[in-house]
Amino acid sequence: MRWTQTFIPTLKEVPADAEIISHQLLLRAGLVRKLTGGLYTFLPMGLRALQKIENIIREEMDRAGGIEVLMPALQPPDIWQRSGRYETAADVLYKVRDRAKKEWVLGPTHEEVITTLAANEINSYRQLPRNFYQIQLKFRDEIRPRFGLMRAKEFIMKDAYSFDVSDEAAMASYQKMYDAYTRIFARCGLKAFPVEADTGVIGGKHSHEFMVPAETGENEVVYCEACGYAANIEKATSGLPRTAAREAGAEVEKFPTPGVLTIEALSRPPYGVAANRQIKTLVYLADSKPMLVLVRGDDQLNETKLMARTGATAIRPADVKNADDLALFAALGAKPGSLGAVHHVPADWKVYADERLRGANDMTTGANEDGFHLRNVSMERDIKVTEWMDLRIVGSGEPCVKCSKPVKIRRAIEVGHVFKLGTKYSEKLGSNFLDENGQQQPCFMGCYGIGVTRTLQAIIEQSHDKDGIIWPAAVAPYQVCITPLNVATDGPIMTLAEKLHEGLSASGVDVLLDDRDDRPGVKFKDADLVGFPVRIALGEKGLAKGIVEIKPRGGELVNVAPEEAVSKVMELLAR
RNA sequence: CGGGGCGUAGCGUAGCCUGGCUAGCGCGCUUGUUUCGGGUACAAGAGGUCGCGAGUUCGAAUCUCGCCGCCCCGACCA
Repeated sequence: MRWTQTFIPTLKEVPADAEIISHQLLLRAGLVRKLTGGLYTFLPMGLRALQKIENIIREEMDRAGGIEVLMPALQPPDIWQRSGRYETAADVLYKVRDRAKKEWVLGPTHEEVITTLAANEINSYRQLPRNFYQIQLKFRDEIRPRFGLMRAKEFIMKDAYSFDVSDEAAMASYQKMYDAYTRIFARCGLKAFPVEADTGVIGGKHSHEFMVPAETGENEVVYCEACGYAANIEKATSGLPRTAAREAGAEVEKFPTPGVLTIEALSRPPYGVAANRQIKTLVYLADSKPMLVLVRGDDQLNETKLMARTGATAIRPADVKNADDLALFAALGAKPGSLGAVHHVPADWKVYADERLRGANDMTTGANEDGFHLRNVSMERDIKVTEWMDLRIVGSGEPCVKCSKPVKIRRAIEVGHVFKLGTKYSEKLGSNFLDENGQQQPCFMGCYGIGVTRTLQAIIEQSHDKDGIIWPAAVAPYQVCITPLNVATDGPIMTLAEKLHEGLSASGVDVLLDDRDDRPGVKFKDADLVGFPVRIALGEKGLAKGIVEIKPRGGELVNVAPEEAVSKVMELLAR
């Protein structure tokens, strides 16, 4: 391909609406252009890189036994009603109406469609296991699209769905995908690692996310360098001991604390109650039902854990600024800052307490009376805890839950997610099979996603320098850019450039020939910006000495004779 | 949706507070000359409903109100 025959609108300056480096480079290198927030047009360089990623995914999915299909993006709402997600996923569902005013949804994912297919087509254990996948556009009504392709209203996803005869067989399917994902990201030149994950609205129990470490990532990952434990902070636990029990004895005692509304205020003189000797009492609404949530004063509540452990589909903290919630605080008898779980807890409220508080005594907490707190509180003796559960956010440096060495926390971009789904969807949508004994059983399912467009941007986020993108060869839009410094069509330079183009193409290399009649500086800058793995510069001086220059992006320049150029490039690309 | 910021030529921006223009600059673009190994130099040009709509005023890019769009932080997630 010739530069002048394709379309690579590079930008010298950083677009004002791009904040993170990968977003800036997507625009500057001419890979994409924004139509509006969260919607992008892929230009040739972006499209080619995208297709390379897609093909790697196809090869590895096929290798792992996947069967490629293509499902409709436009879907009937009734299958979403049947799965129950018409309500639970309502926030992200785009809904459209046809001319008869009938409603349709634009698929944010395809569990409902594939399970409907399986319900109709898979009837026997002899047809299992099966793993269907597709690479397709997804639509999600994102609360806030951002960072270019990272979070868009419309994005390309590879989604796969496995069907098995048993939980054990499903585990094997899961493992196959886990391994395939590891290979896919490695082949894309991405350093991605699996972490234990929460399952969210998709449901299911067993789940890993594939994370690319990056400061700009939207996730936090807890990891242990010693033993390899890694988990999304939403899911992570640590090996911290429970709060030490002290000499038991004294009765609960109320004492005045005028104006004291925070853990911090109570820890200062004249009270001097250490935060780790306080009980933090939070009022939450889970699917509109009020509850009390107790964590230690120096801990933070992990809302994702609360949601997962309580099985709620929506939770939120009660808020004094919300008129509807005032009755909740009135029921307790106090406002935030003086809340507690010892007295005046309505009988129908559940009280969930963090494990770290189990057995704690000699604690201080709000008295449910404004301006008063209680001391000498014993969790077991004085509070009626409905259920103990792990509810706290893990902090950096806490002992690893597996090996007790201190854990670290870092930010990361989620590029893939694998789930074991169990029979949730198969039961609701009737995906059953007859087993060897002629008994009808629901299929055991798994689902597996890769954000393809996001992966593209994650590669850039992870692989760039001050001059531009540094493409891993496997996903570069073109692997080689030939840069003749004189483009006179009948000159020796252009003649050689054409010859090299031909030779490399014949060897199966994707080559771009920069035939623009521009100054060398312009062409070099653009080649660096777009990030081709190898650049071949052809100039008069070099040619006179019988050499062409081969420069790996970000590497050392080497001079070779023109006839050796093709083999040298092949050698560099093979690395 | 809550909080913050922004909207002036294809891109990046000055001017706005303290109304008074023919709206300025850099990049890019066009033409010519020049240069020719890391975004050449010179000259001449083209290109603007100052986001949209009302209002205040003799006069609005500038002040007021409403709307729209974009970016950032939070809730959502591949």
